[in-house]
Amino acid sequence: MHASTSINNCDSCDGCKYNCCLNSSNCGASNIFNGLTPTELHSIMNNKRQIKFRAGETITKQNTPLTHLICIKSGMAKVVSEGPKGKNLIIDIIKDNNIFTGGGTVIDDSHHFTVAAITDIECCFIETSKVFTFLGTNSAFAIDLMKLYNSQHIKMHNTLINLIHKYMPGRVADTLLFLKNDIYATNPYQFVLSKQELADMSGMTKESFIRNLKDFEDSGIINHSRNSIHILKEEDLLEISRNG
Amino acid sequence: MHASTSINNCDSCDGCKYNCCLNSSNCGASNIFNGLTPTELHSIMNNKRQIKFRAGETITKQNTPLTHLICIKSGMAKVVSEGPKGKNLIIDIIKDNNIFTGGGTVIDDSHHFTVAAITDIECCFIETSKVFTFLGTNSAFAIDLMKLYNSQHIKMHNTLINLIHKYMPGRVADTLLFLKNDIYATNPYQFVLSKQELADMSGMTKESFIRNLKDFEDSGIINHSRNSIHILKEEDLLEISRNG
DNA sequence: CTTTAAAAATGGAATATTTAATATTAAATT
DNA sequence: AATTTAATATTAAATATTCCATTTTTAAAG
Repeated sequence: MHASTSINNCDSCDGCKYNCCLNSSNCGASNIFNGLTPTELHSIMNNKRQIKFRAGETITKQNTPLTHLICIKSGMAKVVSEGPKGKNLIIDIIKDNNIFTGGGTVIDDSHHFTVAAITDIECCFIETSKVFTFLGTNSAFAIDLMKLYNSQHIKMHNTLINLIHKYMPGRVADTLLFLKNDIYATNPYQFVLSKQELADMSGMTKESFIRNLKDFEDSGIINHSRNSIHILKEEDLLEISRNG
Repeated sequence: MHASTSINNCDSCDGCKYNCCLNSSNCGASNIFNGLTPTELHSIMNNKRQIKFRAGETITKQNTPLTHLICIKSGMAKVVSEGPKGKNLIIDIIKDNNIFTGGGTVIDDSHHFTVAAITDIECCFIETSKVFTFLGTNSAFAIDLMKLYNSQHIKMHNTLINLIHKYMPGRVADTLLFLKNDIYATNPYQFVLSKQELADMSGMTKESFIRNLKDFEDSGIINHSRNSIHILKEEDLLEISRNG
């Protein structure tokens, strides 16, 4: 990672030392603070708040005013769309070194999702108004921010499209592959999410999720225990994902 | 509309005369070309291509390279997500004075949707590379473009979320209300879309859509004929939309 | 080591939605 | 007006998914 060398942060002030924001690279986009001048960077870093959450706590609540970007230093959180009748849909999982913008930042200043801690979380809150200050004067920064927004939206958009187009087996396959490829990067992997949460990621009830998991197990495609999954036939799982 | 007076277009060159782009206001965001200098504006206006499509023609195809923004001067088009097994989902309807960005403009340069003409269409194609030229030097323009992206993404995002969270009656109600409020702005309204297309907007088969329409008719909530719909009890329809 | 509570797993009934087959209507053509 | 075609409408059966009740397992607490 050359992020820490290419960014003009110092080691002397608190803001820069708590440097989760500076190590973040989101969805392939480069760190959005790269394009800031040292003065601008310090202005943001010294203004941010460092906050810890316990597993289970709500970090931001859907439909509340959006005033801060969230940068996760450690831990894992879920991005949830709360439906009208208490039905929750997990649209994304965010981890350390991830800046989350919350949805309608530049449009309606409102959180379109609830973000909740899955594990204990260390994160910092960065004022959006502070960030926007530099948009007008620093176009490199504006472009980077635009890319961050765009990549987050596209990622969630693809998730939603898959949920709509596919039947249950395809959606379960997607969830299992997402955890393996994007979250844990190992196989087998141990997960900290409940089966209810895996079901919420797959857009179905926990009973349906468990049944599909059992079917995969019976077909020899996976092994699974309470909190671990081993993908045995990845090609088959990919095929199920493709066929919906 | 004061858009035409506040923008530095001239009446002498072809580009400016074909001024669909200059009259566009997208999702409440102001016209993105407002912030351009006269020189920048002419550079874009003289470079764009004016193209006509017949009803039914494909304007842009999903997964092809994204090289142009599309600005619609007249007519109506559907924004379609093509599913793996030929299942189409209409995510948005775009009309005259609308600039459509196609999805992953600044990230992967790829069309995430197919756009197809519902009626005959007059539109212009604006090179994205040309547009991006001014991002680095004109931050007001960059901010406006960011707002345009953001508003389009949020709009489609909300559509997808509703499709996922609601049962069929709620989805049909949403489609009927969307057409009344956002597309035709009258009640009753005559529509040019086929029942298949209305079903594709509602995320269900045409048979299911028609059955739900009939149920609404039987309950006295609407009247409908082949190509017109009259919403009789809007409160009831809103209630159905809310309850999913 | 037992008790308790929460999460996970199971199975069947109820509901939602699609599929397929057919009938009807409206528009277009001869 | 008769013929053809495509869109629309209808119905019953098949499938997908949820809901509800129950059992089993696991983790936590006494």
